Amino acid sequence: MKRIADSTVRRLSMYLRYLEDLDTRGQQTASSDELAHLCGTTPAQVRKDLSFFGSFGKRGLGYPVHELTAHLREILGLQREWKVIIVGAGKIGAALANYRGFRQRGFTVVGVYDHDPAKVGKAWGDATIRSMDSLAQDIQREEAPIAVLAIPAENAQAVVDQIVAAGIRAILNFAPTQISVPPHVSLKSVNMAMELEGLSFALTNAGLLDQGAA
Amino acid sequence: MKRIADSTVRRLSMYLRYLEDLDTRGQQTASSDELAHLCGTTPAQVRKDLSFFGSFGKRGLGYPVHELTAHLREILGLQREWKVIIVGAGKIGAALANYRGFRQRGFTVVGVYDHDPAKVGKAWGDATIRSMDSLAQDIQREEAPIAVLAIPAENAQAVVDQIVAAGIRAILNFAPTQISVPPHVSLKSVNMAMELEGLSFALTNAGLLDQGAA
DNA sequence: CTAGCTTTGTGAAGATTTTCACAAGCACCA
DNA sequence: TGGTGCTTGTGAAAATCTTCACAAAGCTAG
Repeated sequence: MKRIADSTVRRLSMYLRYLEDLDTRGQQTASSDELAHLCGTTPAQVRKDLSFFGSFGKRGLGYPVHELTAHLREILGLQREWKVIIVGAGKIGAALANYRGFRQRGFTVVGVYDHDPAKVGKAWGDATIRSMDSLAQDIQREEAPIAVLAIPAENAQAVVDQIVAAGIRAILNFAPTQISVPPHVSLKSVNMAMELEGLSFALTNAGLLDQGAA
Repeated sequence: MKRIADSTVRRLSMYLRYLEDLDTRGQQTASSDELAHLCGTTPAQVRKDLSFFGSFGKRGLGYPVHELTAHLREILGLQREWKVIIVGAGKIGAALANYRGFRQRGFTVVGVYDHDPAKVGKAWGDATIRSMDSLAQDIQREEAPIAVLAIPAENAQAVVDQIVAAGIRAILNFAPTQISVPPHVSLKSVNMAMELEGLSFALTNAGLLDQGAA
């Protein structure tokens, strides 16, 4: 099987979101053109993306919304529940622990962990904050495959090494630093400062042609 | 001037982060090889990225750390202060308002806004939560060019239209929905559920070759 | 001053991703 | 049953991004 590009997976995820909307509203079929318009891409792109995984559409008609939704869920591995642990009970950790979008998609937070003894034991939504000491065994006991890292950059790599050793298989990293993992562990990083810097660049370089800011 | 790829800008941002570290530690020069290693890319990529903007290095020696740091700051438009407003005083808004990384990089939060009358007036870090009604005039008075959107998907496009009309020039969107802006406004979206789904996909498709999870 | 070692800057090659364009397939209608 | 209109699926072309490979340039030592 050919390798699937990261950008493709991202778009599949977006298609799924909008297909679910259409499905809820009872729409039977959707054309690549309609999906493309909703998702801000092109019809050809939609068709190419989907065609990696099979022929889901009917020519002349479009794609069956409900059926394609199910197919995409399966492709993305969302037909099951994923157990997730959150490491770091700061503001970002709080936002993530409460995020409805996760649960809606089948991601269940089974534990929140923090270094700080003052926070350990406090209830937080459904979960109670636990000590980092129990992190490794909890990963193994719960068989949680995914960890979300919401801790400062300094400790990040050390914590990663720890949870990788405990058997974690995927990490979503919010710490603003490069971290490295063995090849069998998947890693995605989100860096908010970096995103803002991208905007700063865009503003600065449009500004040269446009009107210089004060 | 040739168009700069988004991925290039992202890497520049990363180079800057690590160069600052090196600079703090007093290191004089850094080779493309060293930078690449720190940032998880290749030496050729580093050189190519930098060469878009000029010749900053010395052959046989590498790049002068302090000088290149300054160049990158200028390229990214970080030599000035950027005023930022945050729309949405939920958990995500809270995390962003408190995020040190923003201020460190020259992004100053000049206002936090929320729809909910119960929240309006409360102090939040340095800022006080204000009503959405004052949003438009505040953008104009403060000349804040950047908005961070941390609100539910439903209202997102409406709020965007509002702040675009008020003269915002860049938006960092955390609402899990596609939004559209006129061409003179820059837009970046961060979607945490989508990132997790990317991990789910990776796990699912590695799992077929590896050992299926329970 | 020259030889030797190192590292940049960059055209060209290679790889990947997106767009184009059109034949093939399906539904509907008369 | 055959014609018409629409939309998919997909090779091929175009565009974009990354890697390669090497000449040019600087530094050090003798």
